[in-house]
Amino acid sequence: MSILGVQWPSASDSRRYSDCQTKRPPHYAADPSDLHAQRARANPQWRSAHTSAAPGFIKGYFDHSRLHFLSSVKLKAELVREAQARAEVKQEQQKAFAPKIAPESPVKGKGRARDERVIMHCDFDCFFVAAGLLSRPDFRGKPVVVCHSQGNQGGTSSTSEIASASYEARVAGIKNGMSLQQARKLCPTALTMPYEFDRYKDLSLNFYTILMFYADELEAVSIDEALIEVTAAVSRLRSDAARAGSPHDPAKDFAQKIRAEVKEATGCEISVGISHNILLARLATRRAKPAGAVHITPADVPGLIATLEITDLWGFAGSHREKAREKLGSTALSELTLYNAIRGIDDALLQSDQLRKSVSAEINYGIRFQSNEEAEAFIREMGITVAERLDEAKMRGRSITLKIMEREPSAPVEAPKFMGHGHCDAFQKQTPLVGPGGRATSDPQVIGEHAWRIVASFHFDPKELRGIGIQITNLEPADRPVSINSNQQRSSFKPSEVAPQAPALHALPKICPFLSSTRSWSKNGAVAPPRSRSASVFPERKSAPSMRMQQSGLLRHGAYVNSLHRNRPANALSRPTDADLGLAPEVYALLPSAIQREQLTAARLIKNLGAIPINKPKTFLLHDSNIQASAC
DNA sequence: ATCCTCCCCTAC
DNA sequence: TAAGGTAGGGGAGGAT
Ligand SMILES: Nc1ccn([C@H]2C[C@H](O)[C@@H](COP(=O)(O)OP(=O)(O)OP(=O)(O)O)O2)c(=O)n1
Ligand SMILES: [Mg+2]
Repeated sequence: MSILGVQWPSASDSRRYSDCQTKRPPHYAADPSDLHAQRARANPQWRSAHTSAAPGFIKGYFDHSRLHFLSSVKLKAELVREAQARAEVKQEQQKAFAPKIAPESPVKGKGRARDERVIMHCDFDCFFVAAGLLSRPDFRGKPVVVCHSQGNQGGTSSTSEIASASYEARVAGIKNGMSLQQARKLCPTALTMPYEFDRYKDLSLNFYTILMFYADELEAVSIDEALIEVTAAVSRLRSDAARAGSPHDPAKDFAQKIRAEVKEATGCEISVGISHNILLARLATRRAKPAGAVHITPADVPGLIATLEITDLWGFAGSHREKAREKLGSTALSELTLYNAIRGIDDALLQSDQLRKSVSAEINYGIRFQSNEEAEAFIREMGITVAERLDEAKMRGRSITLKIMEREPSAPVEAPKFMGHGHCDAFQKQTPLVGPGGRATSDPQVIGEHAWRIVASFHFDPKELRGIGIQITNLEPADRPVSINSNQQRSSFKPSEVAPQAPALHALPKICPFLSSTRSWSKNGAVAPPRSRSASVFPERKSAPSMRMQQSGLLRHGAYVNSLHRNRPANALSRPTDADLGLAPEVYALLPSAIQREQLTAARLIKNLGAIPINKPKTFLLHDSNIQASAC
């Protein structure tokens, strides 16, 4: 089916999405949630009031989702901007009375040797819990968790997820992300506290204001976490200390001063990791927690790294651990070539505005439809939601991707986690998003229409849907009809094919209008697209994903970040480049030449090591001289 | 070469 | 009852 050059999708393939994999913590007990919950779900009245079919479900969901909260705070950057404004006011005030106290203009990071930098990684201790304790001092010193379920709600079988656990609770083995029932097994006396999203923002603003006051540069990581470069401030302290013959570490003293200020302003503890690069500063924070400061110096590096696992490095998790185990026979950093990953991180600055590459909205919780009509209404409302987010970001898009989760056929109809998605097959399909005149768009009607058509093309049984996501990509600024990616094609069709104006939606031929109950595939997530309808227009896939080559797994996720530099526009960005893995020359010699030319990422390294004709991983151990050379 | 599509992965 | 979002890096493989 082709409309104005747009190819509407046919069904595609799926991937498994399991409750039982490392993807999400396996915290949901195999037995279903308790009888109360079961009865509630079975009750049509309850369903129509509390699932995706309910009016207002989407707003209510996003209002209560802590993961959405975390993402939206990070995205907006308004906190950081406000903090910068406040910090500048304070600096002006101090300059007027005591010019020497206010920090001087920072020395540009580029002009400084890497090992001269002082990087601090500042992170609240059990942030949500610490915030909650401000109004529950009687809970201090006890095992406390923040989750939706409160008190004895849900009894011992609550599937409510724990956002944050106090250090007393962690002693019992409770971890962030665990279900409450799991936590109660580990610690029956654990106390619960509710979310207080507004308070988290207030505390964060105070935190960022203090950091901004001292920082030469600041990178916002999340609502409770930031990286600052404080080289200028510390070097002043250092020369003072040298004059006074003080034995103290000025960087650590400075960190303690920042900790005290944040404690004073927020009533909460932060921990500070200090080092000459980001990777090491993050490692230092882990050793500093809770309520401490740790400085890792170049001299500490060899001894420290020798004790670590690959997953202790930021950005490395389960997939890398398994890859290392398979390919190298070890997960110990000291046994891996990654040993040498401990190097400086580039501080190159980008002048561009925040470069949003995608805008999306998804819900994979409480998705339960009885009919196609319910599903369609929901998807169109999600379309409106994404459209609003596009407008907020002042962006328009040219591509739309639908992400759909469907109950895996062998999975129970109701998931172990209350109203959760359970074990699912996941489907994804991307098509051009064609706005009026073939232009990029943020029009909710257009987005909704595309979204619904994509979903309809799959012919799902609406009762089996468990998750819906809409993502818009190929973005361009709403006020400037120029693509961000200058090389990319405007769209999938030529200007001559573009209708002079937007086709009226009602005039579009209705295709795939129903989520029919028939689907002509089933096995193993591999899909045979229905022969009917659009198969002739939409090319059939040659192979199912399950037949594809296994992915290698990835690497470093250094994203474009919110970064504020004093004396630069608030929206200026800096991009920490990938950590330079800094292989020893003899290791480079073993790698395929194509790899050598590019920046070597850990994923490539781990992947390619398997193909290198060597006997043992030991070959890749580095000499002390290399470590010294690269660690600084 | 450089894209597009579909996937995986990580972090908070 | 509970609220499993979101963006970006990056790889594989096909199209152009
Ligand atoms: N799986 C998770 C992880 C974190 N968070 C939220 C709650 C945390 O309080 C906040 C900050 O995350 P951290 O990783 O910094 O964890 P904490 O601050 O709770 O503990 P700590 O930093 O002391 O380890 O993000 C969440 O909702 N779900
Ligand atoms: Mg924290």
